[in-house]
Amino acid sequence: MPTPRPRGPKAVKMDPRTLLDAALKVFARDGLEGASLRAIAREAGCDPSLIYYHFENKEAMFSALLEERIPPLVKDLRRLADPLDPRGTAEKLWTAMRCFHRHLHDSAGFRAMVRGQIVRGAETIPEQLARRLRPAQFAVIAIIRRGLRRGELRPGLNPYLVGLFLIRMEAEILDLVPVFAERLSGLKPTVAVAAAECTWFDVFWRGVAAHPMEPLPFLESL
Amino acid sequence: MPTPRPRGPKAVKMDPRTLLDAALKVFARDGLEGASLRAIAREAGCDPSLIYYHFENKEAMFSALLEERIPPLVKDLRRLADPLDPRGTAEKLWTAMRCFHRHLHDSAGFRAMVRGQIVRGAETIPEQLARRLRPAQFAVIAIIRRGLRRGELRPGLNPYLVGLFLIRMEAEILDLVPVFAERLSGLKPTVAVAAAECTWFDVFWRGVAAHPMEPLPFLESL
DNA sequence: CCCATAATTCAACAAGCGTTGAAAAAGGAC
DNA sequence: GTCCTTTTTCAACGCTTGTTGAATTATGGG
Repeated sequence: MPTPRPRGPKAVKMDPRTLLDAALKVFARDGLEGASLRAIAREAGCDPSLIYYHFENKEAMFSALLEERIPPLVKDLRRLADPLDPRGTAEKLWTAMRCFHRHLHDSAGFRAMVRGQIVRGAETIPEQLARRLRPAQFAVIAIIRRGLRRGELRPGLNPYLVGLFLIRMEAEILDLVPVFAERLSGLKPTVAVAAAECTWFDVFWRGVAAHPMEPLPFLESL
Repeated sequence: MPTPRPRGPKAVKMDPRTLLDAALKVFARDGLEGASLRAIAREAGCDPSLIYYHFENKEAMFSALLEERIPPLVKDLRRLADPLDPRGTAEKLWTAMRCFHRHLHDSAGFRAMVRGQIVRGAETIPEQLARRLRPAQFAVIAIIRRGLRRGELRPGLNPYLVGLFLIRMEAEILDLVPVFAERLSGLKPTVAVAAAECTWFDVFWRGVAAHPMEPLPFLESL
């Protein structure tokens, strides 16, 4: 019984970015498995087939989403990894973690993609994502290598694994802590996430630093 | 063109456990999203509808799978958390981590469930799983609390978060390290996972221990 | 030997998905 | 005013999924 909607151009044309925004909203609300083209179209207030006017197919749409969201993250991390940036390794790694927070916290669906979850109609997205995220991974590893050279990190640590620990735990915190926060501690999700990140970085840094007892002045405000 | 198979009972009747084993095999090979009833039936060499003779529906089948796999894990962890077990906190936490390894390493699909991934026809499974895994979580937390009381862990640490760090990173290692192992290090997956676990526990323990420099004799064989 | 029951397959259903081709309407060009 | 292009919706297709009811056959009891 859906009353038919008039065809033809609307007063305000549909911008592809509006569709991407709708997709992100559905991602955040219903996760990756809820992000069907019909759901995205409903969120954007249009017909599913309109998506095919603006994008080649679902995969291309998701690709455009990656194109929109990943380069800023990579840019931030590259700047951080620049050897000319004089900050210490602890502060750089903390900032790298917060970078991931900034770029991933608003979309569980995005994190599910990062995790490699497969979606019908967008099967090659996990591979694409891994490829495009590699520069981000390399930037983190570069920071860690520099920390090893400068003697700020314990010798013998595998930079790849250290980077994996730092970043994947950040993603886990963003996924899990908001769910349990209110039940366990009565804290607001954002506060609980911030507290968990501080605890995690504290544990992480003591675990990898060559001199873990030296104070971390950049963390004092917390 | 599929030549019809004879109906009626076979020489060897189908055991529900055989179906569960087939489901686990599909989980390990194709992950959670590949585990359709048709795929499981194909693996077990029977018709999908036979599953409905032995289980009420897909959800009940997955439930039975949890019933089969979770209690042994919980039992192991409860024994470990028993205050009468005199081992130190470091060894207990290492053993707890290895418990999760033992019970989860063979099934990426199972880990995806633990992660809360949703599956059509088994929508309530993540909630069930979380509920049934809670005793495991509590056991780990109990170990950590004891460690805090005995002064083996740094005071002020949140036991819930510390447990989360230890266990979720183990799951991440099982998910990610095998994929990258051969490309990055040329190591066999099992060896790479073992090495990553050692590195992780080393970092973790230095991060949470009150006296991280004391040697860990139980780790010396590695 | 007959019959009830247990175990199995088959064919079909409805729902959801990504996708496509055609129809409709608005806006600008001439 | 007419026509062409752009933007939009609609209806349908083919596929996969969980699920069901009927048909079929082997087995064991009386």
